[in-house]
Amino acid sequence: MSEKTIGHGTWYDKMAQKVISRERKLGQSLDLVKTEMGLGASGFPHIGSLGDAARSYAVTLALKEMGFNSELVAFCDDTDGLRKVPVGLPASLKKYLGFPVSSIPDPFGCHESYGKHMSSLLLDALDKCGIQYHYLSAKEVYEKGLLLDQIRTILLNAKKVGEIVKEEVGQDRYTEVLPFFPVCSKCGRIYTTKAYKFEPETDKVLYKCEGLEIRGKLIAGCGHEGEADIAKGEGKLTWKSEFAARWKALDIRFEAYGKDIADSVKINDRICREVLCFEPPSHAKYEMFLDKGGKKISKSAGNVFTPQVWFRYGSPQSLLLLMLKRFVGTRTLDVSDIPSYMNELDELEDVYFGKKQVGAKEAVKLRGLYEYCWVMKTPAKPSIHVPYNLLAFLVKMAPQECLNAFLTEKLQSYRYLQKNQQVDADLAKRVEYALNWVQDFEEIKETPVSLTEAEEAAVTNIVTVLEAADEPDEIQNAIFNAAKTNGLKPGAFFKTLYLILMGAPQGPRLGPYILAMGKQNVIAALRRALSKK
RNA sequence: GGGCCCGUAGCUCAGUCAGGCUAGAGCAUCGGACUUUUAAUCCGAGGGUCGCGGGUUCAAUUCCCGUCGGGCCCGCCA
Repeated sequence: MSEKTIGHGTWYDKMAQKVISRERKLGQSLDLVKTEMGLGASGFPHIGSLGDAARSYAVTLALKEMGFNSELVAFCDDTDGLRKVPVGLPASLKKYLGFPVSSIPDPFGCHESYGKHMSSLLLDALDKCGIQYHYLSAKEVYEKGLLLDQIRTILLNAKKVGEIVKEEVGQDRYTEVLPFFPVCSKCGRIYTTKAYKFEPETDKVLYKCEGLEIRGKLIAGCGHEGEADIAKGEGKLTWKSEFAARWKALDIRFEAYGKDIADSVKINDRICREVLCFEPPSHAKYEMFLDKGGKKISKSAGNVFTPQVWFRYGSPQSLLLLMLKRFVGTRTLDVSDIPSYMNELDELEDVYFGKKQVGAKEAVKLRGLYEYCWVMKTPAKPSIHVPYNLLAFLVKMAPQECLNAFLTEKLQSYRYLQKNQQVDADLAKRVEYALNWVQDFEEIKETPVSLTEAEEAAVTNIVTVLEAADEPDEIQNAIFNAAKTNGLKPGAFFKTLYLILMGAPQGPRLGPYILAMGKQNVIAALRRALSKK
């Protein structure tokens, strides 16, 4: 019955409240409530990776809005090994299969390692979205020994860990092998090593580099037997225990996760509780993003939809809208959805600024969503809203030479801009998106138009008139006259002209457009159409 | 073997923080207006057993159980 709005009325506010009441019940300190996300570093970051960040950060924001101190930890998995050479990268990387990504040179040559390069792509996207985070590199964390206590505890209780894994997912590997991957000191690979003994007195793990089969492919080991110092970053915990160590060591209270690692989280929760004696963070599970064909969007499949691709056609806020709009449910996703998210964001903005009226309850929700899309830094005044399709259409039709003048004039006449109002920075950005869109997806096709005899005669008439005319109205009238004198319906004839001139069945008012386009160009185009017969 | 998501108008989907008036939007379709015509715009119309069956409730598209159909994830690594 109670209609009290929590925070900004979104899912994130509710989650934040849940986190807090759980922490209170557990009697934990609320001085700093940390959330965490994993920062993949083994391949090109896809859209889904940003979803993880956006949602966790939204919870952090919600916590802050509730008056708590909170931060998002971005934990970079740069000690993970390279399992597969991603599509689009040179096959020469094959020799690094099994190497920690932080020890592989950057194939692009601009970062200190392969891992840095990949993770920086995602960090760049986070920055564009205004998502703030506390960056931690796994490599550094291990080298500094920040997880040392937890690693020790886990290795000393490896038997128990192995049992938990077996109970939860039926995998019995870890009843024999320690849940730790040393980096082979001879060949430099991780994952190929089998850790069989822990010596607590020296913090050393004894291993043999045997090789490991991943996705049907064997990454060969070198056979070396050695020992790794767990205090010096000479290896890492497997994921079926690393989360737990991180949560405790870094004091994490909330972590969202994709359903693909659901089992891993389940196991880690138990390890955290039963082995490390630390209550694991609150969780929220989200679904994967699928492409329109229903396939998981992943780097290895080659259908990479990266944040960078999104930013080519849409704003960071529109991407956050996609991420935050709905938490549950599988999302199918395609580049072609970007315009609708851009438009939807404009609608939210209208609601936020009271330009569009909706029900009170609805308004609260939509305003809240808008605020989160702007990571609480909402603009002071609304932007100029031009529907994406219209902009795309206009930039497609616009003569290259005078794009801005053409756009400004059209937008003024459509009343999107006031008289004398010019295109501002935000609108210019929208134009850029639309231009990219049109360039990439709507190339103007030069479809040959076959003309009837009457149409030919009319086109010829127009060419004649054009030679002399230089007033928009004069040209506009000439087209009508040409149609009428040749017994054509003006509507149909206009359509023909649009097809000839721009390959679309409709377009802007022709009189002014022909002048803007350059009379001679138009005459040439018309003559080409005539000669195509 | 274990788990999850989806199923609402011809199409794409909202409607799931939190059950509540005649279930909405966009597009598409049809009709009308403006008749020199521009992506049109404006007005209006039609169209839905909310997959199916049960249950909880004063009240279910919404919550619970079952079921059918479509799809995904995990079961090696992460």
